[in-house]
Amino acid sequence: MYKPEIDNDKALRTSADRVFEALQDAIVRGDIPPGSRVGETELAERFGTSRGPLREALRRLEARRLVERTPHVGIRIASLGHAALMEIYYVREALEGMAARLAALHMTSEELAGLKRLLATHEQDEALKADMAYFQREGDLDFHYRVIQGSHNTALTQLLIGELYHRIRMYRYQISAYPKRPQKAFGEHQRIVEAIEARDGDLAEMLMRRHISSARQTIEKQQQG
Amino acid sequence: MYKPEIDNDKALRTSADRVFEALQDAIVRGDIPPGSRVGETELAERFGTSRGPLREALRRLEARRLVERTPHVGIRIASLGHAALMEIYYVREALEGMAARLAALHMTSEELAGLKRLLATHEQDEALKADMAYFQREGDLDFHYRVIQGSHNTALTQLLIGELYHRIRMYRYQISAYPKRPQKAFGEHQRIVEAIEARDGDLAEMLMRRHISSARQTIEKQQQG
DNA sequence: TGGCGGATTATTGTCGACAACAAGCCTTGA
DNA sequence: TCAAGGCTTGTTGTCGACAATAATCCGCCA
Repeated sequence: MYKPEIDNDKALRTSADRVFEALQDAIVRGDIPPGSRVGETELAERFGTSRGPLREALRRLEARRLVERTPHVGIRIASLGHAALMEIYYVREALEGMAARLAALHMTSEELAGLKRLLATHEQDEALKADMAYFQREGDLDFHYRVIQGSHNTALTQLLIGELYHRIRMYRYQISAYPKRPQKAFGEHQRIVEAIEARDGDLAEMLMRRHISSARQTIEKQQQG
Repeated sequence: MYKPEIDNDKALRTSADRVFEALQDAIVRGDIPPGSRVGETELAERFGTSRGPLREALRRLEARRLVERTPHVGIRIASLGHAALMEIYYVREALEGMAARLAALHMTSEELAGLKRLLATHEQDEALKADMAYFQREGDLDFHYRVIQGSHNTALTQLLIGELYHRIRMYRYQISAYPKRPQKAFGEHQRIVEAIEARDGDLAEMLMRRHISSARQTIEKQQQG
């Protein structure tokens, strides 16, 4: 059974917002089995609220493709298959390539310094071979988050972080055999930062696209083999 | 005052779905002034339903960035400024470039034939100089819709058609001086189709990106000048 | 006269109850 | 024995009412 984890952040005032975040987290972390059908009353009781706010949260999760709904029947937790993940990787390649290009143009020196510090941290982690899972799971996402935000394009950022990355993280939780290639990825990250520092938008986009494309090919190879 | 236009489609069963579509249409068409604040009770009465389904529809519109909500205060219709439109055009350039690349790989011969028929229709319209506004407004969107769907990537299609294009259409309704460049756009469309027909993904992506980029520059020039 | 504070009011947030629909089960007939 | 039909049951969809919050307005004081 999964824990609701509400009330942990009072900044979100309305109950619908709390349920939205808690439910999204539960879905992404896999606490609720993907593809399972859940009742509204059950969920409402579990999260300590009424069906009204819960339904509002469900509508938002539906828009993010984390739950699927059929009228008069109910909702089921989305399950991200292999084909759907491949589709998302093509979208990532396009969007994050553009993000890297814009980051090379618009990233501030402070943001760039922070990005280089992050890479240095990763280098130490890699040297120590300590907690490699963390590096690959969240550290990799940290790097991409920073490049995306460095684009200073809110539409792009919202689309990537607000829409796509939840599903990617859900897949990472689902598949324990998610491919990890820290050494190669670290080198690619470094070259991308170098291109951004050189303010070379063309190169930054090309390197980011190759980086994501090779990640996709690694997953594809592992799934087929 | 604007007309609700509900009950026009009985296929959508629930009231929340009907209100969602009707309200989205009213916002996109500008029937509700952008940036204006509207009350829930007022909207519920106008669309002939209760506040419950209306709030669910508002949550979905909030996820699509068509309304902005602040807790305990209310909602306001989104207004798409010049900077936000420019941001969207960079996202379009990235996503539709990828769509053109994938369309060159995956488009069926039937879809390609339909796309060529659409271009032939546009050529006639242009030759006759008949209803140029329609060509530029909806015909141009038709062309892009078909290329996007030709990618056979549902994640990409959902993001572009389900999220971004509503806002672009809203801007086209807002700004009467929206730039129109039918002759040049038509030629670019033709070259893109040729690249897709030749199954040249690299070329198709490059041409689509240049097509959207030059459209963005045209808007930018007109706005600044 | 201007600013601050409290009360008012209108709006949003939440809840429980009722209605409507769909799925499953049972019965009945061939 | 199987299929078709209706009924039952459990769920979702909808509504109205109440509570809570924030903005506004008025009065008071410096």
